[in-house]
Amino acid sequence: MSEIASRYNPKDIEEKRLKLWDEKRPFHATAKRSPKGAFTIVIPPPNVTGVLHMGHALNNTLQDILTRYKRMNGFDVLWMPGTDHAGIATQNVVEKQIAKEGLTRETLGREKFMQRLWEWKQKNGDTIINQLHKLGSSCDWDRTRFTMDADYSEAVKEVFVELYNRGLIYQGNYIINWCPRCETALADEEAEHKDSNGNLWHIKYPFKDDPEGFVVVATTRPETMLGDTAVAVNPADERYRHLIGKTLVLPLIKREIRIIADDFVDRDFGSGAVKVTPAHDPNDFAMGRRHNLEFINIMHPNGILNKNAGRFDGLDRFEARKEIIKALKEEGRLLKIDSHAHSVRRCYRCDTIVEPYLSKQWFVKMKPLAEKAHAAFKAGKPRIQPKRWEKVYENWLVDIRDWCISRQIWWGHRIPVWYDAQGTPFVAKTEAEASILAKAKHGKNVPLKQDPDVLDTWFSSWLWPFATLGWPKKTEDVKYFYPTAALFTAPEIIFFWVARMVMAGIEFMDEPPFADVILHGTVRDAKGRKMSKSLGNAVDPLEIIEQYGADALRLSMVLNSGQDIYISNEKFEVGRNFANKLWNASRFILMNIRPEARVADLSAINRAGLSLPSRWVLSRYSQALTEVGLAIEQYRYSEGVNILYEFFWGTYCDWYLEMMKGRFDDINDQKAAYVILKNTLKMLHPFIPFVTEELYSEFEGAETILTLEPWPLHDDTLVDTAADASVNILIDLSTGIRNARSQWGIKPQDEITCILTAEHFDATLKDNLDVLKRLLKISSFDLRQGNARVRNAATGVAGPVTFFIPLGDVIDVTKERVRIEVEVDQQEKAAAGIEGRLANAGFVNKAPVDVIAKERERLVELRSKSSDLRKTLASLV
RNA sequence: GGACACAUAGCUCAGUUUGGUUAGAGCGUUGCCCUCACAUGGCAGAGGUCGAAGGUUCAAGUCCUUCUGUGUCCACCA
Repeated sequence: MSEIASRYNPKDIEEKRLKLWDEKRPFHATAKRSPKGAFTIVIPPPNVTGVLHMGHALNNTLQDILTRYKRMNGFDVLWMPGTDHAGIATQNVVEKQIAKEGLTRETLGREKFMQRLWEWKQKNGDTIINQLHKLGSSCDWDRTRFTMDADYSEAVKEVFVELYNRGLIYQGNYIINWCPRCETALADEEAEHKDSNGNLWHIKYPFKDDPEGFVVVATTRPETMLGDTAVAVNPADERYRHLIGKTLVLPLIKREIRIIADDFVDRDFGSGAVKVTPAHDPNDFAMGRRHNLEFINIMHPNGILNKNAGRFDGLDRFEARKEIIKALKEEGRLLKIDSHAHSVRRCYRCDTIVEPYLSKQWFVKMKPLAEKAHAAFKAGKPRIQPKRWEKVYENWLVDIRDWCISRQIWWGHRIPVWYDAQGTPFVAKTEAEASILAKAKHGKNVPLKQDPDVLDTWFSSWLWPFATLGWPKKTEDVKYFYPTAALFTAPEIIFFWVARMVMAGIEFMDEPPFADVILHGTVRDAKGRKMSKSLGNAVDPLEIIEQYGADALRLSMVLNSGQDIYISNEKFEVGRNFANKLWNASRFILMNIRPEARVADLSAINRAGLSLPSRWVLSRYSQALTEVGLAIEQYRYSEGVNILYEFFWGTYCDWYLEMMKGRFDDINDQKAAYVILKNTLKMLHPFIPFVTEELYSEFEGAETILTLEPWPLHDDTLVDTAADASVNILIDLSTGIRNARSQWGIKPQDEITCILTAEHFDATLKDNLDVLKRLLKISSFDLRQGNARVRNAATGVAGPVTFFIPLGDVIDVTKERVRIEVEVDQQEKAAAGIEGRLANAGFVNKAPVDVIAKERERLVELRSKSSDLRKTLASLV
């Protein structure tokens, strides 16, 4: 009797396993100093506002496969979980929430707003963690970290102060990307380029001394003209050279501006003359500095024009654009409008068009950091998969620009800088320390005020691999678990996060934080579109878990992972069906073997007593074991799961178990069938942890934590090429005969006599024809010279099995026939071909001429055999 | 504008590194089977000029060139 429920029910199993894992905490990592050592990975911390989506599901499944595998291989595995405070994103969520109460963060005030944020975090912050947990992720949940934990903040401050002291952080007035909706600065990476169809407006700027004359400038943002302080031309441009130094009158504003010469100007674009707005464009800003121009800011931080905009004061920037065009038209200053496709930067959080804005911000000097990261990269750290991203990564390191790290929001790490009344900054981890610095400067205590801004979220995330371990404290964990082994993430954040983590790791830990970076694809819908709420095409992983189980979700996901992953609901049936098959095969085994066959491992089997199918399946098993281990080590999970799928379903169930049915009485065969299935559960465990552990526990007769069990041992002596070859023949035979049966309409209950070619059967095969008989329900074999035939004993109808070509030379006949025909036409080429093929087989330096001659003889002989065979087959039809 | 990747069956992808039998799998589809582990199953079939055109080679899905299409990343031409 089976001890396993007759039906596979993922929900019950998964709930049960999760509860068990919560009780026993098998994923908790300590510095046990196992002989294999530590194996660490850190989770890419999801935003605390996050809700589990397919991207998370994939990302965490991949990590879980590796950590479970490594645990089974004896490592002290630490998989560090946690969440990111996600500055702007979280603040947006809570701002929306208080907006419902008619409040804004300004009316609420900083302190109360922060309180609301923390309340929100307290209430909702665990959502995504719980969902990852449900997926089966074997994280060390006891260590769950948050990027705004008190000790994590210590790490952030330490890094800021230290980088400042090393001269790598500075404050300055620059053009930065500004989001007028979020009202904060953004890093370059946070301002995404998106194509848009705009216009190129050509505007006439008149000369001061010749109001009828004019210079035409072209612009895509006419509203910025209010802040123009020059017009620039290329010094080599014949059209304008004589005008350099002349004065123009800015339309609408009537400010006098000069024509300057600058190499930056492209003569071929637009009119060849550029309006220069140093406070609202990064290029113009640089020109403004070169030529000592005035910087006129025409905009409030929220995108409304200010008093510098004259009569356009109070208009929104895009409203102003319309008004200005209208005014220019009225004044006859608008020469023409060309449509112009270009890309516009948008806020990565709210998609608002970013405004280049002049403001005082804090920056990290990236060049020195990037150079070290680049050197490490050249030395092979980290390796990036797929390889094509390595170049992208490298280019970014080379062309790096400074990183704007201050944000004008409230949710985040407050910048550890205090100012005196004169605005002199004092950088220190605490106000007390800053006071000491201030006292040293002023000779007395002075009142200080902390910088109101917070740090970019990524300024804390980039410390994740070591700050989560307790750094800057010199903890045991930091020493033992750093550096981590691999980082699994999406390519989108290679610059935001991956590259910066490498820099921080090198700078503060003297070592890159991970050896490998694995960039996985984007999860898309069945049509290849990105999943998004607005499209309504998102597949919810939690629903999939509910419907098919987490195992099914994981298996289907990994099975489908190519470059990008195309997902639809039905694809999860594959995973569910596989788990179900595993369930039923296990039931079958437990039903069919005696208790004493339930041995611990393969060493308990007397191999001499094994039947051919068992020898064969052991051989296949050992191959699968080798290949799967390699695939996991090399992060080729899709292949790994394919190997196991094929081995378990195709080899073990479809062939082995079918062959063994009815002759399953030998204790050694039973042991083999049992242990192989048990070890297959182990090999599958990293991919589908729930059902494998449940079944394994049934096999063992006791609850077993499978990730703590040892990975099956390699055993090369299991490889059995003779058994392999023989069973291949059996499979060929049975396929052919089944086919014949179906073609000839022979019912399974009909008696069949099978006449087979005997000459190629080796002794092993002859001894095992009973397997075939049983498998095919064939009553007898007639072994004689000739060809295979299937006869319906009931009707007397007989038919040739023309598709049946058993093995060896006869198979070659059909192949080589083609070759020989070539030979007749082009003897020279054919000879070269044979030579080439022999060389391939390792005959290169061994008197090829003789071998070729021999080979030719063989081919000729095979050809005659081939035609004989064809004749015989033809006569039968 | 720059860089990279991809193109194989109706769909999603292996196979290309190192050229070598008859190009594979899953899903879908067609036919036959509820055979006592499993119909979430079994067996069999149909379906591919490997994006196009050249080239190298005895031999090209695999190497080279060009083209076409798709996708991704980067980017301060106003």
